[in-house]
Amino acid sequence: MYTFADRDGTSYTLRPEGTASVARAVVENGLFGGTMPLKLFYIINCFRHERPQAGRYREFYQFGAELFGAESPAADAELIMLAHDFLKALGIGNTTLHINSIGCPKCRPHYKEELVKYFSLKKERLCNTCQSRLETNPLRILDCKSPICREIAENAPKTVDFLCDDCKNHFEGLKSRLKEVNIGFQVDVNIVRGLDYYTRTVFEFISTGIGAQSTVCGGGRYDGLVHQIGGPELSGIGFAAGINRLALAMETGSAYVESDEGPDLYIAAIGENASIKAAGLCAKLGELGLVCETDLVGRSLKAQMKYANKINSAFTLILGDGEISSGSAQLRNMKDGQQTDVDLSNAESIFKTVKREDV
RNA sequence: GUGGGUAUAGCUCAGUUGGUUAGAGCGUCAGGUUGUGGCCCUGAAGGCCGUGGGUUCGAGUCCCAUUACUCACCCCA
Repeated sequence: MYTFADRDGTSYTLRPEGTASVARAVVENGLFGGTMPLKLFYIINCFRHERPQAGRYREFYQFGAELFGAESPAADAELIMLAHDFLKALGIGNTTLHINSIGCPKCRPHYKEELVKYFSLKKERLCNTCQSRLETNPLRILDCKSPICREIAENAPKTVDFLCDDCKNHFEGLKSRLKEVNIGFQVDVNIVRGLDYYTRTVFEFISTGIGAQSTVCGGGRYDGLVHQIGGPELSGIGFAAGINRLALAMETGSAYVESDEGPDLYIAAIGENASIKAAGLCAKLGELGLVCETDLVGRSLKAQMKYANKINSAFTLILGDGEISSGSAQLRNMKDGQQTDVDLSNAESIFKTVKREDV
């Protein structure tokens, strides 16, 4: 985490994620006393003092949703559906949903024991980092990237085999609801998530092609958290998605389309008089709702036409001394090159002509 | 925190075993006759070669340091 002292020597820490803050807000503002379930969302910036790499910045933005006061697997299913629909709406394809259950304080300690027992027997073959993980965070060995560790982990005891009856039923309830709404998933016993406060359901949407940081959205149930930070017993489940990483996934997929929209009208003005008139006409048409531009750098007509083409203007109006005295000018459709006469004193009709033909 | 890679024009990049005024493509700007874009042609502008040391007659090129960027490890909330 980013921790530093200010001028008074007071220690500050920048938030690394959102869930704990939301839980704190629920406790501090007594939201647990209201109607349940409680559904919240947030969009925040967060900071982590890790070395940046693809899909990971030291400052990043996170979107998240939390649901409090519902223990039923129906809540887990609803939240996963929300995340699923959210990704779909953004056009992010190529994601797979991985789910797992890591049990509760009743059954997890037993599992952890068995896991440490298993890995300790093969300690010699584990990579260096995993040997130390055996002490600090044995669950993490399960998603080590080293091929040897991965091979060893394949036969490791699985969380789902150690679930108590309540947890087992809960997990089954979630799976049948996901099937009911046709959301594809795979049970991935290696999804563990990092924090101790997680209970039962954990899940990740994983995307391919965006680098090593491939989890595009992740979350889980944290039934003990609110109580742990001083609130009442209140169950909770949520997910969060890094907005920068979502953008990355949108770019590598085909979801991201750059807009090449130009203004509705460019007024090519020849000479000082015309330039003044053009500015006035621009303002008038702008008030009517037309996106309108004119020359600001004193270019020749030809150069102005080139410019109008480059900025992808839908129409160009050619304005010189002759047009000003006659009161009418040529309006050119840049798509097909067709030109029509328009009445300069009637901004309304210019507006209509541009709008009608600009379909 | 650890390791690798990169740094040259606005952008993407060339630049030989160290050798004279550092290049290309794209972009920008201006022209290609008198008031009309896209294609094409011509020309111009634009570089402390990331920064600071060192080696050398001579450094974009070699060495050291430093900074930034980047990828991976780590971590993953």
